[in-house]
Amino acid sequence: MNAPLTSAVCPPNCHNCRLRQTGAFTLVTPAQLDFIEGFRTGVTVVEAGGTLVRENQVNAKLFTLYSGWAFRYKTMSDGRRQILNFLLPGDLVGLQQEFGDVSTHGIEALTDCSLCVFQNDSLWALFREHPRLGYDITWLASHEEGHLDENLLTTGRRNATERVAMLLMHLYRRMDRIGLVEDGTAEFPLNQQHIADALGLSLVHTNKTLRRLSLLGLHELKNGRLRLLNTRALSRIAEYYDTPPPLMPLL
Amino acid sequence: MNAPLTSAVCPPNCHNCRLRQTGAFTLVTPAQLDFIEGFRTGVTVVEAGGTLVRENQVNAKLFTLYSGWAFRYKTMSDGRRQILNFLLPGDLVGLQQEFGDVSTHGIEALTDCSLCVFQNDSLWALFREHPRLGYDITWLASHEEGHLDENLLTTGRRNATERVAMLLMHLYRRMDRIGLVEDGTAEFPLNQQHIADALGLSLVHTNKTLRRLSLLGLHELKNGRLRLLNTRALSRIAEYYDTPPPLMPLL
DNA sequence: CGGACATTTGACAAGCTTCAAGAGAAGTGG
DNA sequence: CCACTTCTCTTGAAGCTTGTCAAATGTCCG
Repeated sequence: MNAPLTSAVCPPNCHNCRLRQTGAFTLVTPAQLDFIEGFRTGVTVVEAGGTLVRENQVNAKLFTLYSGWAFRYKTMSDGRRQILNFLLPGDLVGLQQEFGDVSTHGIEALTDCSLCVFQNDSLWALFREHPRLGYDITWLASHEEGHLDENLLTTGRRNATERVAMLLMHLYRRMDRIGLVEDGTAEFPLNQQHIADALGLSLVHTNKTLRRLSLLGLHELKNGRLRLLNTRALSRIAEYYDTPPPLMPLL
Repeated sequence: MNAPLTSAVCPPNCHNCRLRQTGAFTLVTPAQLDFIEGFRTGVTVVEAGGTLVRENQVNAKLFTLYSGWAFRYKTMSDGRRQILNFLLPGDLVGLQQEFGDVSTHGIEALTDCSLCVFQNDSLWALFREHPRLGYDITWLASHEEGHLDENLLTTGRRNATERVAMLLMHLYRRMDRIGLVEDGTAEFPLNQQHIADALGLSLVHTNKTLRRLSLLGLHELKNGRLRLLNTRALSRIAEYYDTPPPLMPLL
């Protein structure tokens, strides 16, 4: 019940959507908003630790994360897990399944989540009737691909210190962008195992690396909230200079 | 001049497109084909080693790779390079730039390439006038995201042997899918440095790992062509069971 | 033949993983 | 209210995978 927005449940009609009121998203016409509201079949709540999509699930839905954190992941048979990316409020999820690619990734709630679930099998109708929204969806897919590119550079070429610095910067900036930073701190519901699995590191080494950065005074992680104490140093270490994107589309 | 298709230059009109005749791509209506042809501004040829898109380039074009191989990559200031994915004939390239995200990845030709270049700034018109094509583009973006997910699992959690096995399987299958496998071999223009950079390994370790798999009789790499000698073993090692996708859209 | 470049090998160093175990925090039930 | 459990964080030590350095061999091409 900390962050006002994060713990909120999606309102019944999109005209009252609190996400849109943050000013972080592109404007839509009333007609588009009506369509979106009709396209939405309902609201679902998943509690922390719950499963939004199972690995190999066939009939997964398309939805937008309204509040809370989740993450996409893949696992191997011996239990190794790779977190592919983190999902924050406003993120559209489930495109891959929608196109018939059997979902080979799972999605798990990191905190209590509220979702706007959309109709199955009518994505094509959306493109046909509201090309603008189709365009926006493509924007989102393309933008997420940019995040994956960055993550790939991280796991492929950055060392442990650079990886951790990168992750802290990345998540903080994303939270900031959608107005979820308060008093210089952002909610940070990941535990060290999540961080390790996102960065391709072991739990122990992740701990030691986090510790080192913290002792160097670069960040502070306390009470489930993250504060960046030396943004310059962090971005230099990570070599991560993200151009803060303009307004994002929101479905 | 080996593979008949790979070295071919894109014909002046899309109705004679040899890619479409492979049967690997979804059918389009004559009207759509006309639009595509009008949307295309020209054909460009880039020779092996040349640059299709520079890192940080602002005005990069949208295009489809008609023939040849290329790869997307990112580099760090000290020269570390991560190859994000490989581009094969039929792949659409440049969506990220199109949406204003400054391109933070470069694209380089691995072999001589022939490209169909599309109009700048008219992607929105495409979505508006031919929603079906917009839908297809989103399919492509989503599909590519699936590849990136798999690569992320590779660099994050697979060991060297698994990584190499994964890459060989992945590229062979993609070539097979678009009809570029002949006599059980596929063109394979990567050198070991490319493989290393794609897998997040060092050159030396990549060499030793490749050597081991080859001595085990799992594959053969000769004259720039790849033959898989034990597909079962390779996919078991990599734990990579790709569901061969249906027809792909082609722009 | 000479030069540039890719591949191959060995030896050594290092970063990261694994193993093991203790400390702290938070929730549960008597 | 306190023992007990469980989970997360923390730390040390040892081992292994992978990276780095160096050099030889092979290959292609002018």
